[in-house]
Amino acid sequence: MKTVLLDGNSLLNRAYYAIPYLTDVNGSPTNAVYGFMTMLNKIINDVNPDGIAVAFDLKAPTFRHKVCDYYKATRKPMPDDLAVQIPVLKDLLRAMNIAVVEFEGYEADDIIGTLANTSDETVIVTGDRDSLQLVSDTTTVWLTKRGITDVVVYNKARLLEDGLKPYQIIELKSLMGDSSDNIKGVTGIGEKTAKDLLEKYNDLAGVYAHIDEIKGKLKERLVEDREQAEFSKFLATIDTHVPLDKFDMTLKTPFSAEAKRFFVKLNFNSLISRYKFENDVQDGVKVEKSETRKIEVKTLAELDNIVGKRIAVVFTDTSVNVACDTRNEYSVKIRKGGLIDDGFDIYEIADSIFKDGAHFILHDKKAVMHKLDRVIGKDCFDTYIAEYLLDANGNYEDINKLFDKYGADRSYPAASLIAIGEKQTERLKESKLDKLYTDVELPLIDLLYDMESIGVAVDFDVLNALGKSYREEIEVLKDKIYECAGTEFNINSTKQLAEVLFDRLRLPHGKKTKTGYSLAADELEKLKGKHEIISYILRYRTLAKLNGTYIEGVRDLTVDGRVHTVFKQGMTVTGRLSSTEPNLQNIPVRDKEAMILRKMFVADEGCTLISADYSQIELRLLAHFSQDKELIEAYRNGDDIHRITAAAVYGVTQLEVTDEMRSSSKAVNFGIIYGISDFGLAEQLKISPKTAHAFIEKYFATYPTVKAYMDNNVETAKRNGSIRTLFNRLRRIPELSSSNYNVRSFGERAAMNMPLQGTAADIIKIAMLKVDKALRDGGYKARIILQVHDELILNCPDNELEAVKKIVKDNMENAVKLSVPLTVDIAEGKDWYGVK
DNA sequence: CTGATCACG
DNA sequence: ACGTACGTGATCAGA
Repeated sequence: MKTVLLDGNSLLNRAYYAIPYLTDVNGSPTNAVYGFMTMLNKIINDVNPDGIAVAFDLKAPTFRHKVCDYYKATRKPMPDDLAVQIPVLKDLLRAMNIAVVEFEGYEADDIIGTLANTSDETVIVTGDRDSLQLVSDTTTVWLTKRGITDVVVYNKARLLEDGLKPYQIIELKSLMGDSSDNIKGVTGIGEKTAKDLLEKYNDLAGVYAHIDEIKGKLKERLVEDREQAEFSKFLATIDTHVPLDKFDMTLKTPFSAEAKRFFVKLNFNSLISRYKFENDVQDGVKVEKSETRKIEVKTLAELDNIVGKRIAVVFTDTSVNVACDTRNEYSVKIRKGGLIDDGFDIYEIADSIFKDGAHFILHDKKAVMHKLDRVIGKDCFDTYIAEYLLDANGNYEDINKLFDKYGADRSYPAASLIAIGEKQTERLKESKLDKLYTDVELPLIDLLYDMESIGVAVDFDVLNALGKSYREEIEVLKDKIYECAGTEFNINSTKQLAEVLFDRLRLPHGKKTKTGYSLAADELEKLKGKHEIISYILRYRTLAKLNGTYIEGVRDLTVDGRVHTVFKQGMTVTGRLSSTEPNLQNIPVRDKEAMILRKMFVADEGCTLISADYSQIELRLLAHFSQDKELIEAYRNGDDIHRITAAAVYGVTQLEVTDEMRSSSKAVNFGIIYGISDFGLAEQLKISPKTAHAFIEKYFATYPTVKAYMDNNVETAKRNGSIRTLFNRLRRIPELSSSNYNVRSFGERAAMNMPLQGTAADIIKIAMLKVDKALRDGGYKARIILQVHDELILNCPDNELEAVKKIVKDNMENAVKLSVPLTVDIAEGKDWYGVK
């Protein structure tokens, strides 16, 4: 049995001063409780105790106060905003089923002392040095240092290093006194003298037994204050016989769902992930085993007969599960290896289930459609996409994650999905996400399915020719690099490369990473003049990247001459899509030479690729949200925004703006979107943080509304623990309540960026739906095939080209109405490179 | 399975 | 005093 005993008042006090001001959703202070819970988490993780108890002082006078009118009389009163947190902490601990122990007339110390030697091993956690007297063979004291998670562990050995035995802590205090408790000790004796005396005479009694050996002033004072010293000893001695009733201090983890809700109420979002909680049944949708019948479906006719207002369908590896309510779960086996008796073909099963007019509940409808290679009617509910809107921070592509979150029973997947779908429908409405779900995300599923199904044609002649030239140059570079290094090694290994550059070639090193010195391109760039190997390595890196990722990677994923990327609709926290297998959202374009890779993505026979991209959509949104008159005016006039900014910030006319001034201002404009910082901008522009700081100050002085808008984003996000886009998409930012400056700052930047990046994501999704509808309504064969965040790529039959270009541009530009116009640049070409 | 690197908006 | 730009995915090394 291993027990942890915490001094509630002492630790809460430490936490209060260590953690900056924090509040819960109602504005009540929570910093001390937050700090306490941070410590508690560390302690539970480090000690892994069987039992735990938190002792508290009570307001009522203790036996010490009763015999001593000046005991602790010099203590400053507790600040109000700390005092109010004591009951909160106690309630929270009780919700966590952690024993809260208090006893009238005694201090927390005494309670801890009483409990200390009752189990095999005891760890006392406190900020009070007095507790060191409790150290024994089985008891250690963890003394908190200044912060909240730093502790010094005192066992007997550690104490002896300080020259003291545990009981001598009391003797020491009775000699030297303690100003914080207002214990007087012997006048004129400090720590040094007290320790010397104890070393010679062991304890107070020993000192007075040999009082005649002590000379001069010291002896006089000892004699004079003898009574006071002995009384001090009485006051300093922890009473280990508090008449406590028996109670259960077993640590019960995971903590209750009630405790989790308490954490949510207190806005302790970042702590929730660190503690283990039971599934929140109240918030969940437990489907009781006894309530659900599992029915094995033996014939397809039986499947045909399953009808209901809504039908949940879940595919597992071995079966298809169907439910219309939470009482009956039908399960049909999938045929494996062609054995007739062993179930049915999934396409046959699907034909029996997916009939027109029914409302289906699916998890990841797009994946289901790909699996079955068929379109499923529009009237669906997708639990994956619903959960994405409710909790963009989690990824619920894996249905089991969803079941766990809702406390649902995995063995009844379809019945569980019915219950989860109901709960999500309620929650979407409560969170005002229902419109975004119904009008945007849900119809987008079908459009993305089409885009993925169509895919993009790949020209293998181009791919192979580029691959060949890359590989040839890589071979030449390899030889040159080995020659420079004087040895053969794996150039791709940062570890081996570091050895060559820093040890063998003795080149100077710059920035550090977690594992060593950085060898990233911008660091190597600085070494370019120092050794010819550097430029070979940089070139090698570039080509290895292009060949590995874009040539080999794309080649492996090409089927029948086409790649079919998968757009992840529930991956990003901001509402953007992401693209995988292959990622077609990061095909080179910034580098002129690498851009040639785009030649391998081509339009279909008789077709042309159209590219349509929003011009500066996020900066336009900044103008819209901040309502800055100058920015709005500039966009309405179609002015060059970076030039306008440069003119305003540098205080010159637009004509006087140099290229350099414009490009710095462009970097600032981008930085603003990311939640600018001195260091970030300095890094980007390769200027000093000080210059960067001045730049930012000047920018905000020029555009005070932008500053106000950003500040307001942070404030709103801190108040709610989350922030929304123009179309209500929600992102929770638990980092905002972190006590760690860096983590919190990250949260603040994320809060500034989300409404811009997220609204842009909303807008292009709306535009995609409009464009797609317009093309279908107009009977055009042109289709959107790719989306790259602010850009759509379409494959368009040549004879539709002019009409489709207009449809795309109009629908994108008019997707939403803002205070500034949205403009779209259109280009076309036979391959992606030629799109200009 | 994580970290470093580098491709994109 | 702290130590960074926001959002992604693929590849490679090396535990």
